[in-house]
Amino acid sequence: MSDILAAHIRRFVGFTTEEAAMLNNYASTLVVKKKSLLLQEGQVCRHNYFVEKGCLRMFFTDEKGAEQTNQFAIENWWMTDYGSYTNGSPSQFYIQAVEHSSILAFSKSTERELFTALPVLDQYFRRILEKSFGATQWRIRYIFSQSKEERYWHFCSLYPDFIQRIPQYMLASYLGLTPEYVSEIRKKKS
Amino acid sequence: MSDILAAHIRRFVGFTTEEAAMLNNYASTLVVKKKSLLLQEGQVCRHNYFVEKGCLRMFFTDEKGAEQTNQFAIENWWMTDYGSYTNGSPSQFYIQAVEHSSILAFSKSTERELFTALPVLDQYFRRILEKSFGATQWRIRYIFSQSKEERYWHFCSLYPDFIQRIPQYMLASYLGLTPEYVSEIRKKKS
DNA sequence: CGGTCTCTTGACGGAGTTCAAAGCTAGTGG
DNA sequence: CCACTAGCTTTGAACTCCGTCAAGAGACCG
Repeated sequence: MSDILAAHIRRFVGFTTEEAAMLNNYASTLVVKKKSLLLQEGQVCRHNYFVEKGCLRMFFTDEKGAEQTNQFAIENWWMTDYGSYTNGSPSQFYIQAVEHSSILAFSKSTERELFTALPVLDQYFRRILEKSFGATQWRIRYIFSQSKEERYWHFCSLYPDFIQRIPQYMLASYLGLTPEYVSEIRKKKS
Repeated sequence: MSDILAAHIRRFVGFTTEEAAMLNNYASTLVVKKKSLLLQEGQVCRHNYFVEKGCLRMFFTDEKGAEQTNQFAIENWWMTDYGSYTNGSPSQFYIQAVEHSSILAFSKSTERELFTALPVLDQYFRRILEKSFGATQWRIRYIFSQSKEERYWHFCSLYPDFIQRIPQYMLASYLGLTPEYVSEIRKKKS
């Protein structure tokens, strides 16, 4: 296992080489290819995933069977269905690799032991979650204050590199608009 | 100061009476009346607020000057603008009392000291934030899978007591619809 | 190359907004 | 305790953004 995660942790808290070595014992590396599923609707989400390389997305299917993307996670992001993970209840979401990816999986079953062994992780995750939650506050702000067209162009300007990595229809569902309307928007501009 | 917060902490982690006493040293109790502002747009958010009694909301004003409610916090919820709080950047949000409320304020300036003195709080906040983040995942799910009418009735069925406590127009802006449309929906049903 | 995803186009319809004005309610001061 | 006023809610008509549907054009992968 590489030191990508340890490096990320050190951006938030002090973390020694010994601690990093201990952390390794709790992680499984998953090399997954495009489109493979790490979690399916109905399963209990028993892992917290860290993206070393590649990209994951979380999505669900609405009553018409259409896939709605909820979140993306690229390098150095964590992803799990917290509702299912913490309560042990069946998940209503899917987690899928958008690209060929390298993922670290931490199991819920050893979580207690892990945090006891490395209490500094409590602080690390507190910080990470604060950041994620802050990002979500902004996301909701944008959803409610921008038209769908504005939302699209705004996202493109914020993440010009990322939009190259994902198909149009996935971005559309993440932003809450239809692929057809994205086409129309793009045509208008040119 | 009452023991409302200590009781809440004990729902997630072990917490002694001595620890609770120590925690008290870091909290200021604010008794605020309806409509008073704890944070204004442009200010840096320097506090994390815990609602002992009453209700807070976070909102922003869109380019047309309309208020958009982002979040509510009732008894036993925390509220802050995490983006501003953690980065020290000016906030784009307001935090306002919806009702006459009793609030505990924890200052950013003593945060480091507080978490050093009571490391168990790292774990407590990690849990709280996991829960909040999970709730937000669900909120986004609902925003993208329900029509505005469904969203309204669904919220009413989930929080029948809460909707009694807030004016219609605040709920409307929280759900992303206009007060006029809420009227129309309600008329349709009866 | 062949087949399956993905993206584009255009016509149509409807959910939900906007605007303006009237009706209602609750809080405040006298 | 009442009356006044500011703020909240309702109504209705006009309008528009954006989804839906269906069909065709590319693009990518085996």
